[in-house]
Amino acid sequence: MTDKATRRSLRSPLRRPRVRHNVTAAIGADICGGRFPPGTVLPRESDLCETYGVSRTVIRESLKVLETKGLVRGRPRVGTIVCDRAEWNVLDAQILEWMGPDVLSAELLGSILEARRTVEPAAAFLAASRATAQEIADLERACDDMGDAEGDLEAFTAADARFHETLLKASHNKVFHQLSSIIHAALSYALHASNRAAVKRDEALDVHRELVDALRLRDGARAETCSRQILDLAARDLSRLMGDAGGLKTNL
Amino acid sequence: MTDKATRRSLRSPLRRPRVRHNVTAAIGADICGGRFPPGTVLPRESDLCETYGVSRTVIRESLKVLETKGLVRGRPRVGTIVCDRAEWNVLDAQILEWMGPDVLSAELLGSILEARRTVEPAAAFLAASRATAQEIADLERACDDMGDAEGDLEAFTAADARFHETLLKASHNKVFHQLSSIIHAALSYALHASNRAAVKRDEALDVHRELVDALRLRDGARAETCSRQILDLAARDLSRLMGDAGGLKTNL
DNA sequence: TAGCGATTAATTGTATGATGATTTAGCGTG
DNA sequence: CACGCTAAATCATCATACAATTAATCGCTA
Repeated sequence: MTDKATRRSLRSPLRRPRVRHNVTAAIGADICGGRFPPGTVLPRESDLCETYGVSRTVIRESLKVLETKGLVRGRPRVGTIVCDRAEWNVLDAQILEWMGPDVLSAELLGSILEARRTVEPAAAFLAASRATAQEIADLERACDDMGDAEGDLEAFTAADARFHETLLKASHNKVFHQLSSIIHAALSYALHASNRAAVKRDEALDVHRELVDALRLRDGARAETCSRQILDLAARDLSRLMGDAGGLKTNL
Repeated sequence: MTDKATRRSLRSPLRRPRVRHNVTAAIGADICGGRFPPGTVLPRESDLCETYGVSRTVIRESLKVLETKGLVRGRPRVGTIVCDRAEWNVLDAQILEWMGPDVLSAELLGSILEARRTVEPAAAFLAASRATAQEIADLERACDDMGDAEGDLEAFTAADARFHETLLKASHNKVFHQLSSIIHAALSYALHASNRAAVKRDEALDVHRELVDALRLRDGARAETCSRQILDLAARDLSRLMGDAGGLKTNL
């Protein structure tokens, strides 16, 4: 008893034994990674129990979670079927994470970039008239962190993500705010793929700072323009990274 | 025991297998409807079992579903806490449905309208170069149904929703396509609230048809303009319905 | 009495097995 | 060959028990 608890608390890197969470992630990653292509029915629940070494309770709850994400669809007697990719909730942060940089299709990346070029300038415009002082301070801090990151590409990307997430939040539009997840995905892809391609971050950082200035002056038009510039740079980097395969439409 | 089962099978307007689905909807509606305000911990699972007359398995699976939607957050020993509204996934169709026209806050409606005015014109522009013949035909059919609906406001709204959903789909942008849910919410609210306010539907229908024409001619700019006009009309109706309370920003 | 550490108790998390419900598949019959 | 029926496989739900986690309580010490 006591020693058991003691042992657990000692080996505590897994101090949160969230079994279900891990199983959900495992199955989700298996699906998003292509090991269970759309249309296939995945093994029956009792088999999944053995595969992942957990009880049926956990398997079921995990499948229900995946079902709400649009990944699978369960029907009595026939099993749980992997839905078509079109039905996946690609706005879900976890799904994007499970897909990972290797699986993110060029089509989806293009969609994300297009969406960002549509939404972020509008959000920047709105933020100019609605951002709180705290939010502007957060944005500035993100810029500082981006500058301090210098060599650390990961830290730079994290700060960059925080910047864009805060910007969407500062628009005080609940719908825009929900789109933060796709920015994480886009940036994590860029981070993964651009390890050796030293993109010009200084230039981007300057525009970020200019955007914050515009917000401080409540200059919506200028903030909007800055946002467009940032995304132009992102688009350039992305198309370079992908070798302009996939025929990315850079119009709009 | 046995009588319980008998009672269940007898009272079976719910003879469809979806017990869990109903429980999920019930709890979700209770939360979205304000009966469990954010911050409160809802009853413990065993109590919920009695309340809804189902087993703990069903309760748990329902709670896990609600958790993935960002409505609640469960922690061991303490219970499941209702998350702040900011964490709710307001892009989820079911949540919007559970909130219902009466609970949809002016803020959220404003956010949705803003988002539509940002996204839909862009989607229309893209659709002009990407829509398939089938999608254009679907759009035209939706227009016809809107015309045929004449008096039936519900049918008109359904066709209208189909139009805008198809338009987003025709943009062939996966992110935009996922935003269909918010359109349903916006239109269902308008449907609910505008029972007596006879909005001018003919005018809107003409613009819808013009948009389809623009798509057929691959005229992106014109399609974009039409989309803006449609949303201007929608914004006018909405602000009239809400008596311009909430201070809807109609800029942008 | 105030502060603090260990114990306890209550609730969620997981496991197990059984039963009912539903759909697919196979079979038999006209 | 078509059609309906039986039957088996699998999910859906239930019931129960145990483990893990943490808030709350009790008791000890200064």
